[in-house]
Amino acid sequence: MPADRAQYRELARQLRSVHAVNREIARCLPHDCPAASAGLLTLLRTHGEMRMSNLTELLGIDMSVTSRHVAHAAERGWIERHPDPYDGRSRLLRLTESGQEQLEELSARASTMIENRLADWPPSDVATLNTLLGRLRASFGAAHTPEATRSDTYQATSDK
Amino acid sequence: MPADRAQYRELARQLRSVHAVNREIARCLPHDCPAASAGLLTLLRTHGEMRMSNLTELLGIDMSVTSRHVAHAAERGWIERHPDPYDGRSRLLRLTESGQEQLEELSARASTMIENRLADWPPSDVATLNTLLGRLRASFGAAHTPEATRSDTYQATSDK
DNA sequence: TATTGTTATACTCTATAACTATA
DNA sequence: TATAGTTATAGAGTATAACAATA
Repeated sequence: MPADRAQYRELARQLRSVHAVNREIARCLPHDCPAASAGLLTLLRTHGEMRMSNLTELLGIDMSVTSRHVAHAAERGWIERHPDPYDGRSRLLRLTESGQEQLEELSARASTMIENRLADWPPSDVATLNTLLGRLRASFGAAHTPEATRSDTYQATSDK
Repeated sequence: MPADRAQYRELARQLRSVHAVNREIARCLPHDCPAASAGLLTLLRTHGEMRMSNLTELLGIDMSVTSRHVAHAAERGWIERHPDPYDGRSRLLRLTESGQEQLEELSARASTMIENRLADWPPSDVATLNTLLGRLRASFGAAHTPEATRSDTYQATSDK
């Protein structure tokens, strides 16, 4: 049985408020490194070398946007783009050493800030929040059934 | 004692990914009602009539931005701005009946969509996520002043 | 003088569509 | 023809600074 309608409304509100938290975190980043770059570098470190299309999927944005962010990071020497030997249309992205250092710096700043704000949280709560947010992302990322959730065509049928 | 550094880094990543979820939810909203309007209307329903400055604080954004969003909503008849009898500089904001209907529609769309995606979640997990996100916002919210307010805000909204 | 709110300007993030170059 | 990626353009969301009106 799914949860109450009221719980979902509350969740929608809570998720919106995360936006403000993210802005707060982004404020402690270096000036030439916007939040989008940080996300990009993080994914490249976690998953290793990958193609534009792959990164686009992980970021959950349009490839045109990925292209801009990647260009920004490449101009600053944080990542390298080199041709895919198996597909001349593709470009493989890889973190440079400078990019790894940059990421280290970003990560340190962000986690220090979060640590300050969440100093009185029990570690188990932080862990739980991480787990649930990961599951949330999975629940949203996977189900790309366009018709069911598109504007104007919403219904309560949750069949799969 | 606080949590691991690695947990905070993970949290930063998870919070960023909420951005994609919010975009997905926003996509099912009516065309003339951006996400910012939805947040604004929700707060006005929950907290009732309030001033610009008050709303600004709750939204966690600059008042200039609030001013724009409020103007957008006022032009569409969702909220009314009338003078504060106690302070000629202030304006009091109130949901109109049309605004309440609009909010009802938005809320139904968003929660239906979330329900579809989270159909296989146990209700207790949804509740836990709501609680932790509420606490997160509280821990970040008013803490522009360093140590003083942190423990206060932590307890203030941990229950509902 | 200080505060409430508005407006002007600029920057970030995003999507759509048109384009290129390979496949 | 179809796909990978880029670029042009437009639209939300935000912040800073200059401003008006009131306290």
